[in-house]
Amino acid sequence: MKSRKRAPLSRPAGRPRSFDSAKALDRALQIFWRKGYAGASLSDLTTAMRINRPSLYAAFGDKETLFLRVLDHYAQGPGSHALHALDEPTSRAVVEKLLRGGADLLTAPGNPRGCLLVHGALTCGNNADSMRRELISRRTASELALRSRFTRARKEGDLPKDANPANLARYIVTIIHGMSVQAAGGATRVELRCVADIALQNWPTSRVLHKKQLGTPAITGD
Amino acid sequence: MKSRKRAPLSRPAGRPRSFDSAKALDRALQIFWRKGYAGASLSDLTTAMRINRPSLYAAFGDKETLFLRVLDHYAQGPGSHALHALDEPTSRAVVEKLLRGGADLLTAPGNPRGCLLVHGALTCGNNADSMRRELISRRTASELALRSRFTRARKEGDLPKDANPANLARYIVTIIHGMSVQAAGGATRVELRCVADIALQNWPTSRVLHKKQLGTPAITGD
DNA sequence: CTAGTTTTTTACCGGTCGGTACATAAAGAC
DNA sequence: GTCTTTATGTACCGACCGGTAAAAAACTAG
Repeated sequence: MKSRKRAPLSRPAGRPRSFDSAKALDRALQIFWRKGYAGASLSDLTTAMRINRPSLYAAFGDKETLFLRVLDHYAQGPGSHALHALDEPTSRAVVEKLLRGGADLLTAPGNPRGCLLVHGALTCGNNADSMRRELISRRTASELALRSRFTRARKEGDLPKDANPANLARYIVTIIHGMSVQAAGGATRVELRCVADIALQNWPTSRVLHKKQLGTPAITGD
Repeated sequence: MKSRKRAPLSRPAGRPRSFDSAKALDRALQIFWRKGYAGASLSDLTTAMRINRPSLYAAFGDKETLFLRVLDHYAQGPGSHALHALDEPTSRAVVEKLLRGGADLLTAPGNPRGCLLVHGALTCGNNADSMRRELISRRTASELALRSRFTRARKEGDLPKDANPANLARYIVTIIHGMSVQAAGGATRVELRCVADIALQNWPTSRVLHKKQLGTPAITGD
């Protein structure tokens, strides 16, 4: 056992908790990330979290509630690059950070391959419908945030006036979701970066013209 | 009961089968497509196939074997556009048929949303590892077929000499997989077609130049 | 010390999973 | 008719699922 910390201030009374709930959440994230919502059994979770089953229920509620907390944990941790990407000054920089950061996240050495939001609950399980809808809702929210970022970019002259923010945002998130599937299928980081590069190669620009476009085919895959 | 067909030639002896195995396979496909491999329980399958459990095992083997047969059924039925796409004369026509046909398939009114090969077994279930690898293998095979089609196109002068067939193929299948995720999330057919159009808008060409590229941003999302 | 509070531990619940044993039904062979 | 062969229907198996009851343990308050 570990050495007990002395409580510096009034402790809440009752038997003290024997585990760090933040670390337990981290471990739960790893399991859900690797196995999905339905694929992660309570035994998988409690084993990884080094917690007994009733302790899990007392601390985090049922499996659904735990998964929701894990989703927040994921958004603020591994998935945080998506939030920061929106702060980039130009739409191209936003997309660049999204795609490259995505390629890196989806193939990060210590993490499961793929995106928790994509693989968490696709078609598995009859009882996972509410969680599937939750994931869809979060993915849609990301797409809408990106769309409004592109709308702003068009207003600022960063995107051409005839650009369609909704379609562009959907195009980008489609590529990211596809990269997640590719990563889960074993694609390497450099392979995903190549895909990102192709998508970036012809990102619309309203002011500067790429000279390459004059006489060279649009994308070559290099 | 149905009217018994008269056997025109020697029947194999024994009690005749009371169901059409092709129809049963169709119904099994619907269930696997909608719920995935792990998500489709034997009760789901037997109910949909209108077959008792032992009949299923006698006719198709266990759940894994049934799923493999369903995969073949899928490839030759709903997914057959992918095969025919490779026969198109130009790489652009191949991609066009792949993306537009994919958008149509993934949002076909009578079918489950998404692609069986993508959603069949992503992260669900601890025992579905072998099926997951099977699906990954089939997806990889498709990507390789597309890559060699692009290699041929480059050899024929249909693609520029500096085009990279491997990266282009990976880019296209990434978009298709992403469209599958989008479809499962509720994207409509026109939305997916917009994504396909964006990807098509700048497909490399070695001979003809798009005049639009001279003074217009590469992609606008329209 | 005792009383009260909260967490841990063990053991268990009903339900569902994939898979099967067994008896019966329906056909051909004779 | 009887024998053989194959398919069907019922009823069941052990394993695992998510979730919980109940008792023991560890702490504070007095």
